[in-house]
Amino acid sequence: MLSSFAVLSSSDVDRIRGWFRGPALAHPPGGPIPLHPERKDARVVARGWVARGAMLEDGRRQIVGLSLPGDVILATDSVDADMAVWALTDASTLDATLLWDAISEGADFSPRLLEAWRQFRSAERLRLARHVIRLGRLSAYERTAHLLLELYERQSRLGAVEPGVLHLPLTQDMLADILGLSAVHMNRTLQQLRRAGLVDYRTGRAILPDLSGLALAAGLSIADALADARNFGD
Amino acid sequence: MLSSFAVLSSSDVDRIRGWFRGPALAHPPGGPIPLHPERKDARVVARGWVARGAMLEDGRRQIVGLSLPGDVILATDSVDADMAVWALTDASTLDATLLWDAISEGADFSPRLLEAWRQFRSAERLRLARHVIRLGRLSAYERTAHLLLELYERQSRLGAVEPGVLHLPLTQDMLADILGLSAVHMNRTLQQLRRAGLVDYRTGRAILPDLSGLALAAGLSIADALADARNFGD
DNA sequence: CGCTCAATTGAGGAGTATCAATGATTGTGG
DNA sequence: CCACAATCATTGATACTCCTCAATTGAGCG
Repeated sequence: MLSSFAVLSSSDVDRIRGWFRGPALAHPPGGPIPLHPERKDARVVARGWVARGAMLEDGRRQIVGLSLPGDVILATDSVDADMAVWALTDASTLDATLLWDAISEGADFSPRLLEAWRQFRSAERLRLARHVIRLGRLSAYERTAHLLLELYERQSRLGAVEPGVLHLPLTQDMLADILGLSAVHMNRTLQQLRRAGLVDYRTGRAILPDLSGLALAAGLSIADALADARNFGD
Repeated sequence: MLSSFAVLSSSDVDRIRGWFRGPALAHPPGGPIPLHPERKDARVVARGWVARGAMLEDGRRQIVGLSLPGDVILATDSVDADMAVWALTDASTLDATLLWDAISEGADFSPRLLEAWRQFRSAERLRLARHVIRLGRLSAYERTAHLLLELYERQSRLGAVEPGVLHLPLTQDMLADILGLSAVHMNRTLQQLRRAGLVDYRTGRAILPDLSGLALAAGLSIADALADARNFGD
């Protein structure tokens, strides 16, 4: 959500709202989010979780990133033939082409708004980089801990959540498709984390009773673990 | 290189040059590229290959992306504690903070220049997404083919190269750190590709005698293979 | 000619995938 | 209210990909 990246005036917030046009489209789980690259389409997630990623011909699936309510998805970010955007849960989206137009033209944009947009994009880019590191060099156990921490931090930033409670409306299948694992191994890894007292997973939510233990399990340096712990308090 | 993304007037090109300030810094292989996030630093690669990535405490290394001559690196892209930027080959860079400033303020920018910058950033983002897919769902064999094709396509876009010849100043160690493999397995995978008649690797360069075969090995759909083959002719 | 660095090879093991089956839960129509 | 289907989670067994360790070869290079 843009407003989480900069202090925006209420007129800024109004302006943002003005860029989102109905009608809201409803997307069932698994349903595609229509985005036409040639038209420089953009949509904002109003409700539910949305995946950006690829579906290979042989059935392999890889989720590249998640878009949560308030996040804007640009068509140009998924230009590739085998790249797609689809709903993971029941979701709805609004047209945000006007926002993208406004940014393209640079006009009609308060400095703060521009800064918020840049930070949103920058945060997405950083998450992509972290995702690469997870998939390239972390074990299944580390990957899972790392992802859960990232999601928890992301939700904390958006608003107050119960400490240690992560809203996680994803099946183990979906988690596997994020982390590049088989569903079976995803399941076993979650069990390992549960036995270690770090994660209690159920469809819909996960409880993280020991954040610093989880950070340790994620293979992060101690410095990072502390920094993360600090962020969680935000 | 920005000029590869849009038709720019010579005055545009001059303006770009004006944003790059000496002195050029020389970086030995492995040497860090200094970027200070708090100062909104930016540098442009003048010579050599540069890696963006992470070096974990236990020695594991993951390269998230490559920056080639002409590419601009923003400090804000590597804000993370465990994220770093370093030279892979002998390299040199120039300060590009002025470019970043100009973009931030939006002023002094011709529409074409802005478009070129956006496309550069968009291409980087797309490569990141592809990298995630490679690491998450492709086998070592597929990954390697996929990466070599991407590098070949990237170089073709920059300028005429001998057909089928890829300039590749990376050791197998470095390739392994890009693809999330051990150096030993990297070696064996390259041998597999050689035996299949798809890649002839030597330090400094690789020969790709059969691009469509390579595309097939990369696990791409036929449609993609054809599209890629077309692009190579650019 | 001995360095050093990169590439290569072999052997054994850890991590993860695949296949197949079984529970558990939830929603649905009879 | 029950039978049924559908989805998700779980388990066991086995195979394979890839890693690790250790050693060797080959290629510059002072």
